[in-house]
Amino acid sequence: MGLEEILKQQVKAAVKALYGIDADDKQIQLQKTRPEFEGNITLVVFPFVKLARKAPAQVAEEIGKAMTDSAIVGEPVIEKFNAVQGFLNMSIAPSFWIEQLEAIAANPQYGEQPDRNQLMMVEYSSPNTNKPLHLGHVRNNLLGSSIARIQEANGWKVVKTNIVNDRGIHICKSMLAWLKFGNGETPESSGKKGDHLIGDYYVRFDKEYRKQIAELMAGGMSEDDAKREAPLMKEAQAMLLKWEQGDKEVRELWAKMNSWVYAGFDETYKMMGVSFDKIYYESNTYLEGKKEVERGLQEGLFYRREDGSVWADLTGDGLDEKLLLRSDGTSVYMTQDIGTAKLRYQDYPIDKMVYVVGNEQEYHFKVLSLLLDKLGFPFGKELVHFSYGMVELPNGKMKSREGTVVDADDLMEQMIKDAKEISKDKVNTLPDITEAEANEIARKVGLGALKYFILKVDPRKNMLFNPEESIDFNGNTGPFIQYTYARIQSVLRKGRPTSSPSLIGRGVNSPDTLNDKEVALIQRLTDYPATVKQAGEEFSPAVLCNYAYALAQEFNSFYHDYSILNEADEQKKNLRLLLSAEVAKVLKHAMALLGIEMPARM
RNA sequence: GGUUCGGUAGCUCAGUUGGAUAGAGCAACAGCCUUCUAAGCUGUGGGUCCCGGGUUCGAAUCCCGGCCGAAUCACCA
Repeated sequence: MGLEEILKQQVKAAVKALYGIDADDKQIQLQKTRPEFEGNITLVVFPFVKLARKAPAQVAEEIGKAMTDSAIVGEPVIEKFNAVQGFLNMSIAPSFWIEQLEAIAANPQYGEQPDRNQLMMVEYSSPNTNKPLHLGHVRNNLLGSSIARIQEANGWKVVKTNIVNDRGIHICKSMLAWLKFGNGETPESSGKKGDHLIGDYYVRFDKEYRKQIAELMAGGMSEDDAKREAPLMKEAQAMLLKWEQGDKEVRELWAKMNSWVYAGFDETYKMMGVSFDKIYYESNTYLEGKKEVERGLQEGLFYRREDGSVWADLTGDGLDEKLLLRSDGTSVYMTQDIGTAKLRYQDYPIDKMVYVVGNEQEYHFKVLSLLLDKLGFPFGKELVHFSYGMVELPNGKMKSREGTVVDADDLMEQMIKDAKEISKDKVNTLPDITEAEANEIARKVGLGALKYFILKVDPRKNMLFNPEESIDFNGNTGPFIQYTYARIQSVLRKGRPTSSPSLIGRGVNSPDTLNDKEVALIQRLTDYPATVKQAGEEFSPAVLCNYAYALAQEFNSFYHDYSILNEADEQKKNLRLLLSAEVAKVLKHAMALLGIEMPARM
């Protein structure tokens, strides 16, 4: 049983004995004692003050006394206490802390919840195949894969899925521009990564398209009309129609260009360290979606306008009317998402479906949820849109078409380069290091810095990235935590406990056995399972970042103040070695949930 | 305009179901490597928690009203 549960029970017994109060869990507020006071855990006694009809300080004093009285609480876990106003600061007995540490050491899966035998599908990444991945996608991928790992640690079976947006008007734009301006360029001929090559033509399309709009407007046309009437746009739309009709040439071109993009994406995913269990392609799911829309039309759920387009009227649900099929019969984003959802539930016994998609699409998912529900799918109402915030640049949002993006490949490469550069400046550069190992460390550290930088901010909030300022390697960063880990590994290479963990605590239970920093570390370690749980419930990798940072910081402080290997007292030395090893274990586990690798040296 | 989300130190961000004098990092300044890795440790300065009301023993946190910012309301995805 964890410390909190034990304390809660004892508090219950205490207030029952003192005041006849049957306290519920909500009234028992335990928090970490602030450093300026003595103690480890603090009980807020205000909730009992009214019922006890006494002054807060007196109530705190009385509860404190009861908590140390074995006649009331059974075996007390607190050895002393002090009362400050309405706060009861309690000190836990060292023997209890040592038992906790031993229990942690004995559990290789420490922090993980038991299997709950339920399946969660997590959709993330979901790229368009008309451009390379940028920083916005990086946030999506890192959040998605981290959340998948976190939910696994919380006992879910997780299927990671990716719905590749491989068809649609945006792809046609790249294809068209390539046909018109490409001169047969291929990844081989140009040496460009496939996704980058295609992205260049997407940008090119937009450039030429704007030119045409400007010309038409100069000729006296309104902007809206010009956008519609521009020949390039008409050609792209015609191409999409041909694609849906299965035109051989268009399909072949499409397949070829997509294959270039996939090769490029695979490299990026690999470098980023993300993967999927099942990939869906919209080119395979949109027909299913169309079928469902047709069915809805027949059942009178949707309606057709004079021009042939199909709509859902959601005004009764407080939303607008939503297009489901264009007048030319081609499908839209929503159509495909309906089909994809249906197929997924056919393929897997999904208990919970989570879409990791930016908050700019909140409306879309509200509509999707409603539409699925109207179509009679029981999972419509259940879907979870994990809506995360945008990555903004100092001058606003990233726009692929306008070329104001931070490219994912470039960014990762730069981070690794920076990590390499920084390591060269270090005083303690590892003397016997090979070039290969140095590169491997730089990769872990560079990517660790990037991932932590992104994951440490609350996923729901927009975040700012300034390309002018390089991402830090000092302070509250991934490398800080990696460094702490590497230090511990270095110590452990030089010394191991000379007795088994279960024996370490024996006979060292005198009050001075544990110093403040050791207690703080053990206490922090005992928080870990609750932290993993919280990260899962809140879908927040940031919770784990904060935890890992606090743990690493406390370890560094301990490391600075106390010697481990040179400690003369064998018992204490063993205890510190064990404590260090457990800190390293938990740091590694937490960072693994974030997708951050730990170097054994750095 | 409707809806949703946000506003905390110069900058980037934490801040549990309301709890003690609001915290980190970066940047600035001052210290600490003959001792287990200085990507570290210690200290100093830095705040109208957007504004105004309300709820109560207690509000950055909850409620109401403003102000500011973002997203969205497409035959884009």
